[in-house]
Amino acid sequence: MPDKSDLKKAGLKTTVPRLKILRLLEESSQRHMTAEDVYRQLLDADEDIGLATVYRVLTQFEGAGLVIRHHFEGGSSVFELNEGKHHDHMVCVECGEVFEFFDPRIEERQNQVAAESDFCIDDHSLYLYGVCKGMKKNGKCSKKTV
Amino acid sequence: MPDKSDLKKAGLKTTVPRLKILRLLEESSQRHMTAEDVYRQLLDADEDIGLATVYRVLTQFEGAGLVIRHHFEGGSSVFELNEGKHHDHMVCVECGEVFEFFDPRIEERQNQVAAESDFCIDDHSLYLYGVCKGMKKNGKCSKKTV
DNA sequence: ACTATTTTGATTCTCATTATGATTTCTGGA
DNA sequence: TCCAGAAATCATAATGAGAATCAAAATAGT
Repeated sequence: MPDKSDLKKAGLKTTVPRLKILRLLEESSQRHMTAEDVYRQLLDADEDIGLATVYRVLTQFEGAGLVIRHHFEGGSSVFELNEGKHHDHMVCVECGEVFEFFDPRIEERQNQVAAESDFCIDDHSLYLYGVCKGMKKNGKCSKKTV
Repeated sequence: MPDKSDLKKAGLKTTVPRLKILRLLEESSQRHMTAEDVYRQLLDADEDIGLATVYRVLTQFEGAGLVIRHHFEGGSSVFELNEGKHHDHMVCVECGEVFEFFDPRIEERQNQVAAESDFCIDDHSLYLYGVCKGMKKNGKCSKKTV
């Protein structure tokens, strides 16, 4: 149930398309969506919002910190609501499902590694690609880990 | 100095374009190159190889395990020779330079995290984006780490 | 409600990459 | 060596995600 104040806080004026898109992001059963996904779900809900607007608004939301954009392997960008808790992702290459995780030791090592090279991190992305529990035929992991 | 045997081993027939591209990848001062980069460097060397061929061959090389393709934020794919030693990357958003690193503890934690979710990793990507030593104005890291 | 400003939506455009179809190059056997 | 068939290449066209354009519509402050 997003309202005007969420957009205001983000420094964006309140408009119908922005509210609809924000609401969709909050209420959809899918947490990770492409612009195309968002557009289709709006169409399904009989909202009359153009694809160009979806792209534009998602990009504005990203700039305002309302959503986070990810580039998973091989496809289009996906967006998720930014709930302030950083996390990384496992992507199932069989079913497309996305799982979130957070590991403080990984984060810590990243900072360490960067510090050792005098590299100043402003962002990072970590994606694990593989087969999720539900998609495993025999319950066993046959593939070698990198 | 790549020769026929490298292509043969990879299950690819020996052709002039494939040899030229492989040689370029080995000899170029740039280790991480886009298809466009490869194409331009071939042009500069007066090689008559089409852009489509460059894309096709790089994709074949990837399939054969000769090169690794990366998708850094915001741009085109970059390719690097696969020398068998897995590593991750730091990308300087100021100068574009790419630094490689390997941290066994990060790798270990990735496997651990995946195992905890019964997730079977076949691949992963970790990119750190930020400002490299050489590009830092005051020598200090002002930005907050994620 | 009135007006200046911003946003929208249809379309067009760009750019990376892939597909196509014709032509050229290899390859292996006669 | 010559030839047929296969495979690879080239130029070009097609695709698809995403950004830019611009007239029309919606918004915020008076």
